Amino acid sequence: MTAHQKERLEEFVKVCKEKGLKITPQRLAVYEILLRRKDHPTVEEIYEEVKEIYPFVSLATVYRTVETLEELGFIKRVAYWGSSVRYDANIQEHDHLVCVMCGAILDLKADAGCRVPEEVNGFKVLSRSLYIYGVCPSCQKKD
Amino acid sequence: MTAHQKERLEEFVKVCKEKGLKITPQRLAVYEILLRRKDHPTVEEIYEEVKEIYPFVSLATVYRTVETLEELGFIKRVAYWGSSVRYDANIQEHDHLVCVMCGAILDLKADAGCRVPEEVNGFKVLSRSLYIYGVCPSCQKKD
DNA sequence: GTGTATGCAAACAGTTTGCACAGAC
DNA sequence: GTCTGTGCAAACTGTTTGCATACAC
Repeated sequence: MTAHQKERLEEFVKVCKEKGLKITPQRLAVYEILLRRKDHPTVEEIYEEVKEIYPFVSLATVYRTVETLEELGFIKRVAYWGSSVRYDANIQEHDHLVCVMCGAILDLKADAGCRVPEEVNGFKVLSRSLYIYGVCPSCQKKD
Repeated sequence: MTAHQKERLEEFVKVCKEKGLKITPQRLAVYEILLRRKDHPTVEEIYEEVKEIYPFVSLATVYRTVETLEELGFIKRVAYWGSSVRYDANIQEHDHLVCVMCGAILDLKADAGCRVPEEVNGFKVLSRSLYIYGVCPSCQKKD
């Protein structure tokens, strides 16, 4: 676990205490898994991983935990076009670069791809989700 | 119905004939509704509208029809973070402006929100999907 | 000890599927 | 007449909820 991850986990514990939420092993496990994973797991996938440590954990608990984490702003729901919701502990605004050949997904620093104005068509912009689809350097060589 | 919509509908009829698919009133109705609507209705919403014309239509038929339309490339599935899938008959590349309060979705001409370079991090860019989340003018007033 | 979080099972919503019949060809 | 498309209901999947118990405080 990196220093940054440890820091985030401690911040989570702090916020829970402030809000009167209990620090349960399940909550810590869910957040730790999300911090460690570089992909964007579904609730089911998180559940499977928590189960390795706490075999009696319930799927409902994982759902409730990610909801709590999202409300506290520690994780973000990822807009995906699959059927189930996915979560990401990287709460910095960032874009995604997807290789259509090999499926690799790279996180992009926000504004590396493009910049969105603060207001568009009278809408007050809160966030954005940008997926750029293309061919990565190594797949370009394969052609 | 605009000339463009009529043209698209005729194209659909033509492609169906080529593929040996039957031209049923339900199919025409679903595509016509999607062509006319400027938002991105859920299957349920399309179903409600078809029912006004064909009261005995089944929800399953609407699901099957949008699947067919998508396979033929006449409509696109819209990535959304609500619980149900939405469809769009505008198959040109374009961005989306989503109101997080009321769920309204506006189409944005591609590059109205932002411009993506032809190459990012060595990736050859093919297409992109941009969703801008914010609060629409009328919801801003409601606060 | 108190009260929130958990585990379980049942409920729910959106979507898909199997099957007999209807209707486009 | 043939064979695909439809309508109905039942099945399925992802998610939420109610309730009794467990456990963090």
